[in-house]
Amino acid sequence: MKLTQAEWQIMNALWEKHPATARDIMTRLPQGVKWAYTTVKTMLSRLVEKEAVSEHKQANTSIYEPLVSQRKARLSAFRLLLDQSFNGAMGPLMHFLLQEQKLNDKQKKELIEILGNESEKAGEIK
Amino acid sequence: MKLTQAEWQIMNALWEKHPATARDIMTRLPQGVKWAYTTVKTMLSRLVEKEAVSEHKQANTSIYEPLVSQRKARLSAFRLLLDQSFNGAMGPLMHFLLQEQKLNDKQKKELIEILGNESEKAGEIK
DNA sequence: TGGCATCTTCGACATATGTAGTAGAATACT
DNA sequence: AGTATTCTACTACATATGTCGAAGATGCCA
Repeated sequence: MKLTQAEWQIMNALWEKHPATARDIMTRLPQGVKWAYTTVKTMLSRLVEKEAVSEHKQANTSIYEPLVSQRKARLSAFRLLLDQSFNGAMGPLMHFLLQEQKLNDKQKKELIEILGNESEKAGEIK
Repeated sequence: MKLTQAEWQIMNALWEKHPATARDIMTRLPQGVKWAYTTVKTMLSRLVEKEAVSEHKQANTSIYEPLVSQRKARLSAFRLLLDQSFNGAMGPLMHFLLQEQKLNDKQKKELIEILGNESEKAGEIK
């Protein structure tokens, strides 16, 4: 389930609060994103077609709900980035993150802690 | 500098070895990606237009080189993913990674080590 | 009940992306 | 030199994406 950038905007708004109407969603778009009502509707229709969102009518008005969880969506976006930009492996990404100082000290310490607790369970480098 | 998926394929091959001719690049594409020679050329032209790649002739044959570093490209791809799918913050991503067990034991330990060293250098570790 | 406010459904359109085929110029092989 | 190979420069085209506008159906308030 690959979402386009515009679709992510819609989904983000929908995950934030749902069920929701097209208008609800429109008002929850990031400030800066100023789409016409019909643009939102178009995106929603496409998402319904893709079965990423469900739609049901409540007296002439459509009520939408996510069918794809944010987790699933994030997983596929993440995997895509990994494959396309980091040789499909976590190693290069980790390296990159540290090199680029994407983590501040607090985050690093936090991460170390979480990692420490988790490191007994084996993971998967998919 | 946003690259499309197809463009990433080309760039990956180019970063791997450059300068390179279109044919060099073609042979370095991942097995599975079977593009016609002209497709590779088209992608290269577009990348040259975007100034992501430079081109110069050596007796009727074009020699290409990356103008955008892999690091820069990764940075913008990463930032895009973060903004679009993780509320633009590292926190949610870190959480996601741990939750999804994207790291195996070895990687976690490795990460802890690197983090440890980095943190000390930053003079922040408890 | 007459309208205005809202929705919905369709269609439209420009640009972006993925993928190639053609034809003619340059180069290389025999 | 003649021919086969390889390049380049263009053009083409289908699908994907981003953004609406128009017109008609419905709902709500004075």
